[in-house]
Amino acid sequence: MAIRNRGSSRGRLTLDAFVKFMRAADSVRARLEPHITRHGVTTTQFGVLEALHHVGPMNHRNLGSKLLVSKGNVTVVVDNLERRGLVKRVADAQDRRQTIVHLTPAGRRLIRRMFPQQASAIVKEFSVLTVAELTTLARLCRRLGRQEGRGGRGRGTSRE
Amino acid sequence: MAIRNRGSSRGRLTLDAFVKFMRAADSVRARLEPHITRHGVTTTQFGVLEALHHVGPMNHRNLGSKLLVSKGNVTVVVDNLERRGLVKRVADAQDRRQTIVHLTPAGRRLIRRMFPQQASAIVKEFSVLTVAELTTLARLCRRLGRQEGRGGRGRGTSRE
DNA sequence: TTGTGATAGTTTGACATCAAACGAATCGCC
DNA sequence: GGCGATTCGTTTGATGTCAAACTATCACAA
Repeated sequence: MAIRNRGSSRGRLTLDAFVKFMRAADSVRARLEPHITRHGVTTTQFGVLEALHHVGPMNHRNLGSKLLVSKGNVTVVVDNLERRGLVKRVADAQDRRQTIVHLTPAGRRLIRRMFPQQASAIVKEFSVLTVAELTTLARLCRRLGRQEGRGGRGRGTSRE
Repeated sequence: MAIRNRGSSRGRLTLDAFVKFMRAADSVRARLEPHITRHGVTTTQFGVLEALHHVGPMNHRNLGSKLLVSKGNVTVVVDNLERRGLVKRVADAQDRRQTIVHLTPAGRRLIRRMFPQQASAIVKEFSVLTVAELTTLARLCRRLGRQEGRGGRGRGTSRE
């Protein structure tokens, strides 16, 4: 409670904005999730499929930095996708430390079907904001996210 | 890519805002996390301690709705906190289905020490925004979060 | 050539998380 | 009072998540 009052108005406004910000993010994520899971894949798995679809085959390291997750995590998620037959691992002949992850035909079909649905769900989710508000939100979030100094965007959260 | 262009400008703005919004939330969360974990508790455990500190002893159900997590999850988190001696379960004599979770003295000491630090870390995190911007952000997030229609705030994401 | 250091991926152990199934207790209503 | 419906918490099984330890491979230098 000492802190509650410290910084007076600014402090109170900040904590209020923080709570609403985090709640909104969780809330939007939660409402979007069913659009993904009803296809039988998790949100993270969808992220992998989408990255492979839009960027092309890549190794675990790149996948991890796209999704901002650790490499150990990538192993697990790719395992699960491979077991479902949606991606396949291909050993790299040049550098045998590397494994390149590819979409299978089934994986490609799935992501092609899912992506448009997900995009339109997002548009619908944000339809409560005007164009001006969308722009403002993006600008403020960019500032909040970039924040160098500690754990900026660059290193992707020290995931590694 | 079909979708990329659909809805033209509005669609592009929306997807851009969406990505920045989600990234910013993840980023802020990730930068705040070390302030919590260095005390030897996880973010969720901190949430439980904070709720118990500010609201008082409560049962699993209320804890779950405060934190927006499922009741099965509450069981696990309270288990871990109890094992660390930070909370204790007390059987409710009136309604023997219920278990009331209380802070132990150690738990109370810990949350009293952590909370101010966390609050000031949040203030620092948001110091890149002006007061007017904080207010705007809070307003937009409230609209985004409230979103009735599907999975509003009321049910806490169907966690149950 | 060898060996030292960096890099890629996997494994391990701990925690979080959900949905669904389950057992115990309570409530509603006749 | 008694029985079906509901509520509470736990358990189970699957997934995600991290950090740290480990294995294999590569790069480069002495």
